[in-house]
Amino acid sequence: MTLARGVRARAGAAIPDATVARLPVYLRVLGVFLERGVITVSSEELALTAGVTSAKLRKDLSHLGTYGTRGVGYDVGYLRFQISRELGLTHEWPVVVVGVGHLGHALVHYGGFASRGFQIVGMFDVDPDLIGTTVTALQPPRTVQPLSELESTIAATGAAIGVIATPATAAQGVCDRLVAAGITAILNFAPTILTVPEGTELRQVDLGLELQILAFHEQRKVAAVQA
Amino acid sequence: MTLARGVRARAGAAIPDATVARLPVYLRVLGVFLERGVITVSSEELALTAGVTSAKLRKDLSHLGTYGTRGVGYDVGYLRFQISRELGLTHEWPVVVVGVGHLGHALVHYGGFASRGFQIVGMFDVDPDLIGTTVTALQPPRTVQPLSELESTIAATGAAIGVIATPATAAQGVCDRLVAAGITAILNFAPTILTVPEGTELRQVDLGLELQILAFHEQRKVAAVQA
DNA sequence: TAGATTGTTAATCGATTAACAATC
DNA sequence: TAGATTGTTAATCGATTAACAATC
Repeated sequence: MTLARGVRARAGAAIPDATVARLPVYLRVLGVFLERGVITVSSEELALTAGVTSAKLRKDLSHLGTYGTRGVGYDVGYLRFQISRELGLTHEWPVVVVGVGHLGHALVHYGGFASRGFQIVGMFDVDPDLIGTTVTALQPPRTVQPLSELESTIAATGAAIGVIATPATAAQGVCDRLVAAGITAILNFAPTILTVPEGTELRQVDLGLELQILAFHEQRKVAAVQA
Repeated sequence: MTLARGVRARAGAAIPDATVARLPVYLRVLGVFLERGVITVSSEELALTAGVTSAKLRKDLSHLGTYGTRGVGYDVGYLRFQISRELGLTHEWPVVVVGVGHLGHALVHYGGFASRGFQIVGMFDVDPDLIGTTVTALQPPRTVQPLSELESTIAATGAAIGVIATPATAAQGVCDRLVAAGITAILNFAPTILTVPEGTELRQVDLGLELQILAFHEQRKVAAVQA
């Protein structure tokens, strides 16, 4: 379940895959400390909350640079920024949403995208009753476009992420068009398995499947999957 | 990003964590072959589609048992069943949904849960207008219950998975109650970060975050995240 | 039998861990 | 300075890989 290969630190040395995979966990935990107003944390505290050993945490952070202070610990805000930057999270990502039925409508109104740094730059449907309607809850407000404008909007906005909230039967066709248009990440809410062209390296994550596996194998653990 | 530790094969030997993490990928790929009517696959074909080397695939499968036939390959349906069984996916999982507003309503109507082996055994809300309403789209139909009945329903149904689709402000309180009631996996749609009691081992996955990381680090790859 | 492909072996590679020197 | 905690070292552990004997 490799997130990245050959990610390069500023110094030029590659960051191990295993380390990159843990960085989002550290980021999340640092966010909690920040909310609580904590200024400084030791590797011991941070590791305990993140569920790793302090040795592993220090080793991981040492690949990014030397951001700690011996005898003191790490500055929560500063470390959080450095990890964010390493992961490429310091800027917003334009997103297109295909399918504005019940689920799609609820998703764009829910605020979960905006609060995570996603900006919805296009919404598409084939239903004439939906096309032309405006979602004023978005900043800025967006109007549902006909699906035929999908490619041109992706090209114009540079959207990198696509959300599929269509019926199952339409999902694969939409997926093909998103891939062809240059989308690099797809969040699929349609209850179907998508395939992408051969040669496209694909990281398939089935959230439902993962939940079941977690519930089965980690009976006493909790998986809080933020969707 | 370990899914399981010390998972035991029938023979009694532990299956390596790295192998368990790849089993869902093989499962997904086998599903695609099955849909296409393919009877037998070689490790080479399967590995190519799954994005691993054939040596790694054979090594992984050897931990589960000897399910292949030398000179022939693997029976798609049989191997798929064996992996499913290993992952604990051969039976249904009871799910409770907390929050039946726009998003919760859309989720229970969408069919994505049922098609993945989740059975919704309880829906909860605090809104008097929603309590008592019945969702006939479910099999069997379910009636929205007051939140006060959350614990008793979890105990009665043995629900292991909870879905949070409440406003952000209510999510943490619901999370606490789910954990206390013995829920082992939480799918959180509220746009907030949840924390669980110290000592609870927690696997945090932020789907939004993962999408951003994928889009940033794997510019030419597609991540079809099935939500 | 001959060709094909698995399951396993052994060597290589990378990740984890504990201990501690460096240093705030 | 004395106490605390980082960043790094070196040894251990586990995962990956390529080659091939086993066998359908």
